[in-house]
Amino acid sequence: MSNHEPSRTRRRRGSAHPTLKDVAEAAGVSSITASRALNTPERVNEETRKRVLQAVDRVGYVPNLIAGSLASASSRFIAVIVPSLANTVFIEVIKGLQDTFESRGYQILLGNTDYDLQREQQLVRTFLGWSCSALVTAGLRHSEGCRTLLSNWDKPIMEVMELGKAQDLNVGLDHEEAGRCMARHLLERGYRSIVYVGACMDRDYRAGMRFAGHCQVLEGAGLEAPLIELDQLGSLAAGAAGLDRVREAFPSARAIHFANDDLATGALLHAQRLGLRVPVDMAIAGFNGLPLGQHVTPRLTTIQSPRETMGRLAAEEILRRLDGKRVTRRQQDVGFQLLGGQST
Amino acid sequence: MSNHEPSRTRRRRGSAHPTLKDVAEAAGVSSITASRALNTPERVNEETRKRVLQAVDRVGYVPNLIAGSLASASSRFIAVIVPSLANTVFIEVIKGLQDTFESRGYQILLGNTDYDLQREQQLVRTFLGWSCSALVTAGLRHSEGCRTLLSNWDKPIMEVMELGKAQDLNVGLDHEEAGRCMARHLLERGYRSIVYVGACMDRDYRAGMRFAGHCQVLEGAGLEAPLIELDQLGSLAAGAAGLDRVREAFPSARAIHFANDDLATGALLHAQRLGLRVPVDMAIAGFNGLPLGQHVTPRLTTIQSPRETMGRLAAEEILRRLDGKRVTRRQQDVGFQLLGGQST
DNA sequence: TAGAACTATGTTAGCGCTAACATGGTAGCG
DNA sequence: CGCTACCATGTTAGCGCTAACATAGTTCTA
Repeated sequence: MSNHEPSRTRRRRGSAHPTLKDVAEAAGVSSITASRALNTPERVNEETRKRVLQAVDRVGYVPNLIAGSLASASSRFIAVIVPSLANTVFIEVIKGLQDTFESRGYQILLGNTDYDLQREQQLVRTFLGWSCSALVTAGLRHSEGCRTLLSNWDKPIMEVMELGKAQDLNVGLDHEEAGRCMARHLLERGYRSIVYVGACMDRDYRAGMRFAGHCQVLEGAGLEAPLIELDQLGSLAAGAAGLDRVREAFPSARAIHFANDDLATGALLHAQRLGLRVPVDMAIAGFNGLPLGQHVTPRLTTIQSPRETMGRLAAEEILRRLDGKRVTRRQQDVGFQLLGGQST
Repeated sequence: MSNHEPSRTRRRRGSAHPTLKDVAEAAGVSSITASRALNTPERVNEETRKRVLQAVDRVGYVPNLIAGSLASASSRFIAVIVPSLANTVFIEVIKGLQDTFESRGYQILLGNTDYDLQREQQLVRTFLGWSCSALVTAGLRHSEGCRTLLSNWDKPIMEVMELGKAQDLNVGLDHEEAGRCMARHLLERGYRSIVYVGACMDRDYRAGMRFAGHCQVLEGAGLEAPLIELDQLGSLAAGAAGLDRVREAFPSARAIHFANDDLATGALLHAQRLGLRVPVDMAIAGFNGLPLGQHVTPRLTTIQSPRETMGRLAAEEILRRLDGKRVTRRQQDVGFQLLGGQST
């Protein structure tokens, strides 16, 4: 009764749920009017609109967004691809994106590459298949195939985190400069025997960029720039291990420049357990400006990166494009800030 | 040439991209065969399948998943609704879900309620509109309207985090019992003057459940169970403030049971800055078992909750249902574990 | 007051894909 | 050898919605 008559003999997966047609019948209008009442209310008489909205409630209509997307060839999905969910940094960027997009009625499709470019390419394919309105991806490094897929795509593409030669839009910061900045700070504080501790820099290549900046400055000062590379991306435990390895490999080291705050804080807490005085016996510096590092004693010297802001700015720039406005800035440098703590 | 003839006079949003029909023509088969070659390869002759796959590459076909979902009335989307992205706890649950679902070809649709039940209801509506294959939501508390929407829905519904009277499936732990467990531990260690520090327990009602358990034990022992409630959910800074407030309001307090590890660790680090000895002058306990608390000195006494496991188990149970298997367990208790540290 | 301009609603034709049914060919069986 | 069974492929008819065009009524303009 409440359901459509099956067409003669052929059965069809009838989805039981009320459709726009049911709403239209209940309101005594055509389905296109019901559609307009919901999507472009200003194009419908107020009286009619009210009748339609009542009908929606009465029949318990939930719009089929898939059908709508197919018909209109656009989905209000924003694809977001990050290399990891285990890293607070990406979570905060996602948060900035999500807050901005969700309030404008866009839905985020989250993809996690686990630092695998092939996986990224596969995700991009899938997301293109969902007719996303835009795509945000962390970083500028992609596989060949991924690049091809993206360059044949006609919607906004936003690459966040670092700055460089982007496909389309780009919001990020200069990691090499950040590395230089911290290295300069350490030199200014009088340290000469400085070790960089990275972690999986083939995957976390932004840490590699910071290391490159670090090296430039140290070499410019005529100093060695020794490196210890850990096999865990960023954790307190790995940081503790890093401190041990530095002390073993470079007994004369007086300062450690860590690739991120997790490592640095882990080392700092470990130093306390060992009875090492920070920074007297060993100076420790990080990168990211996580709350964690700002609550330990001594407070961690680090570089604050505006992650949530980065997500927000990226989202706003995309929204401008989606609203048909001309691009204001294809590339935006969100900058960073040295947080001088007591650990150096 | 590469495009469809527009139908007489009527123009149509022609999406430029190659469609399955183009692939089929290039491979010299009908489009349903091309569809089968991609989706149910075992139902197509190997030779034909190869021709189709070559054609896919040749024309640069990207499947339109929206059209596919509409036709098949199912989308391989899993809706996941959490109250916050700022809280590591939910991120880890999401990670467990994502790892399990992504490997099976499902895409997560992430929604963030900001602890607002109306917002949750709106998200549920939207997600139902996307014909999700299943819905996962954090917690058992929902608005009336949300409950109605869910009960009229015919796909798996999974409620995670706490245990109780669920709509459908339920994976979580007993927060009241966790609260009792920690309270008992504190009593066993000899503490008698114990303050609970919560934060926004109207929103983080699971912390309220733990507080309830805490109260039961203390009252059972004939003790008072004073409460300090903070207005920030969980941060190191709020924990530090919490310690100050306890010392001011309850100078005789000898132990603090914090609602979570962020607060507890913040208090612990703050205690060190103040020169308070933990646990001699003040014992501190938390909840969650975050790595953070396990790397400070003294190591934090807390309760380990298996968050990623919770996500994984939830996903696996849903997948069983989606694979048509009979429900094994509608409700699963993932349990928890007291991590005795040196802070009590 | 004719006709342009605008408003409110309706009709038609798909969006790109797949479920359901149909068809022809090849084994398999007693 | 006529039968069923199965395999590989094709034809048809939508899934539920909205863009494009159409139509009738109303207001504005010169």
